[in-house]
Amino acid sequence: MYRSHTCGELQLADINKEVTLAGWVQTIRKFGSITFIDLRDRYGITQLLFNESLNARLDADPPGREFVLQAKGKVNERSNKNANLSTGDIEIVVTDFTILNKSAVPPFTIQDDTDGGDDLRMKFRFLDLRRNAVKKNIELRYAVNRAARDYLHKNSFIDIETPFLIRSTPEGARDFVVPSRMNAGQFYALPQSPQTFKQLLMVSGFDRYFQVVKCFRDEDLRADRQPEFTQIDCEMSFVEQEDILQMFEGMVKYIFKEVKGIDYTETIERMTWEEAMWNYGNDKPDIRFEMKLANLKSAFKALTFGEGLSEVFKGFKVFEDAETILAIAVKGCAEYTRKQLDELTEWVKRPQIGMSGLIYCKYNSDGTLKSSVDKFFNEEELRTWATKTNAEPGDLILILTGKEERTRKAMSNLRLYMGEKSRLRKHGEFKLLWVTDFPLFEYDEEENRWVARHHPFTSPKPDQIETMINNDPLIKNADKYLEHPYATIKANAYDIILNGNEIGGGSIRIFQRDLQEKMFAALGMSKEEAQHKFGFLLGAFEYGAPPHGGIAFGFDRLCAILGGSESIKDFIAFPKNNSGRDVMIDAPSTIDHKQFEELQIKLDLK
RNA sequence: GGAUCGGUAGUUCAGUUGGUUAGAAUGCUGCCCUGUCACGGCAGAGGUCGCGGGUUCGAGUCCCGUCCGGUCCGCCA
Repeated sequence: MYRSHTCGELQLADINKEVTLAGWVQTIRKFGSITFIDLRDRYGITQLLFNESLNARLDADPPGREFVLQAKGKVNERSNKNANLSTGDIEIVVTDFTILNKSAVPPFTIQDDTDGGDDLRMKFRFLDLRRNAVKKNIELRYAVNRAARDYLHKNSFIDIETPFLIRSTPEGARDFVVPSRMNAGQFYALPQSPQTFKQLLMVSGFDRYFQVVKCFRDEDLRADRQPEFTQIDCEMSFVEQEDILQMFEGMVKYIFKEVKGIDYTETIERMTWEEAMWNYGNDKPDIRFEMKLANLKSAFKALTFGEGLSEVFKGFKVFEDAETILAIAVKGCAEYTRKQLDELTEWVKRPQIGMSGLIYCKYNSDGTLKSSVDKFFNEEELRTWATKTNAEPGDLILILTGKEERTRKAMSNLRLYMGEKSRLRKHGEFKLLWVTDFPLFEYDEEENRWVARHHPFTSPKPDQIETMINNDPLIKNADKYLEHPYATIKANAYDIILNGNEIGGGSIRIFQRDLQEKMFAALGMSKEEAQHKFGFLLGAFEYGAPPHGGIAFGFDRLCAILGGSESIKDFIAFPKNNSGRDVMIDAPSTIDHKQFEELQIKLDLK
C-alpha cells in the first residue's frame, strides 16, 4: 500500500492517526535540525515535519522539488496553523520515508502563478498539468462532460460512436486526410463533424443520439480554435425547431446548475439573425449590455427593415458617400479627453479593424452637443443622432462610416471594445441567447456560387422552399447577388450564444430526397456529383427517413467560458499551438521511407 | 496567404544615442538557522543576446534574410 490517505483530506479529527502519504515535493524549508516538506498530490498539500532524528537520512539522500516521496507518520495538530491550506490545521510528524523517484529540477515552478512562459509550459505540459490552475480546468471539463451526459441520458439520448476514418467532402472546411495502405492512392478524411452519420442514425430509428466527439478541421487556428476539438453532438427525430431549443436550453441550464451552481431560471432570450445583425452588427452578440447600433443610413439589402437615407447628411461628403453610417452611444463617456478619442481613432484604424476614421459627438451633461464634424452639422442635427442612438446627457456617440459589411463588423468590434472598457462585460455574469432564422445561403464571390451558410443538410423555412426550387441559382452579375431571391431565404437554423461566443449551433435537416437534391443543385452540384458524394445519404432518405434536427456544442469553448477564460488551450490536456504543432511530442513529423513505400506515396514538396 | 508583437542566465524580464567586464528577480549549488509555509541570512556557479548575412573602428542595440512563439485578418459549411 503506497498511501493510506491523500494529501488533501487530513483534518484535526484525524489527530494521532498513523498515516502514509505519497506525492510530490512542493517545497522544502530547512531550519537546521528540523525540516518542513510540503507534499502535493491531486487532492491538496499536506505539511510533513522531519525531526532531528531523520537528519542523517535526509542528508544522505536529500529530496528535491518534484521528487516522488512516500512518508509514514502521525497526524499532529500544528502549533502555527495555516489558514491558506485546507489541511493547514495539521501536519505529519514523519517517522519513516522513501524516495519513490527522483526528479530533475523542473524548468518552471509548479505554482498557480508559475514563472513559466506558454511555450515552455506546452513543451512540458505533463508538468504544467500538475499546477492547480490548469488541473482545475481539466476537472471543470470533466464536470461539464458529466453534466451533459447525465442530462442527455435522463432524456433518453444514447451515445453512439461514429467512425473517424471517413470519406472526404469538399463542402465546408478543409479535411485532414489519411492515406490508405490497403487502397493505395486513396485517402480517408477525418470527420469535421459526424453530421451525415448522425442523420443516418435517425433513419435507423435511434431517435435521440448524442456523442462527445472529436472533430477535425485543417484550417488556421486562433486562441479559441484547435485543429482537433470536441463537440457535444446531438440529433433528434420527430422534432421541430422549438423542441430542439427547449431540450438544449434545458441541457445548458443543467450544466450551469451542476458545474457552476448557477440557477439560470429566466427564459433564454431569442432574436432573429436580422435583429442581431441590425442591432449588434454581429450574429453572436454579447447581450450582457445594450449599446445597440443605430443605423443612420444603411444599404444592407439582405435586411428587410432597413431605414432610408436621412436628409441630415446633406453636404458632408463622408456621410453622403458612405454605404452605411452606424453609431453607438457609450454611457458616461462624454468626458473623454482629446487623447482618449485619438486613441480610439487609432484603434479603429488598425488593419484588423480597417476603418479610415472615427467621428464622435459628445452629449455633454449640460445638454449641449459637441462633435468632431461641427462645421457640417448644427446642434439641431446632432440632436437627431442622440435621439437615434438613445443617448443621454453624459454619453459619447461614436460613428463609423463606409462599406456596409466592413463597417458593420468594425462597429460590432468597437461596441465590444467600449463594452470592455466600460466594464459592461462582467466576469462571472452569464447571458445566453438564441439566434434564429439564419440565411440559408451565402454567396461565395471567389467560387462564384451559393454556398450553404450552415451546411447543405439544413432545411429552408417551409414557406421559402418554393423560392428555392423556383429560382435559378445562377447569377450573371456577381455584384448583384444581394438582389437574388436566394439572399432572402432563411433556414431552420439556430445558434446558442453565451456572452458573445457561439457555443453551439444546429438546424432542422432536410429529410426528403428530392428537396436534398434541389439543395445540392442550388449549390452548383450536378446530379452525378451529388450522387457520387452523397449517394449514401440520398439513398437512405428513400427508406423512410423521419423528420429530424439537431445541434452541436463546442465543448472546449463552453468549458473555457465557464472557466472564465478566452483561450481553449487551458481546457485541453494536450493542445496544439498556433501552427497546429504539438510541441511536446513534436508532431507533425516526417515519416520513414518505408512508410511512404507501403503507402505508395512519393513526396514532391514545392 | 497577410498584418503585428516578441525571442537576452534554468525561468520571467531590464538593457538609454551603437561604446569598458551584458544586469535584476527567481530558481539552482554550498554553508548557517527548532515552527516555517513566498521562511530568513551569507557565499557561489550560471550567457552561442534564436540563427545566418550585412553596415561600422566597434552590434544584444542599426539593416536584410530566416526560424520559433503569441495575437489578429483572410479562412473556419
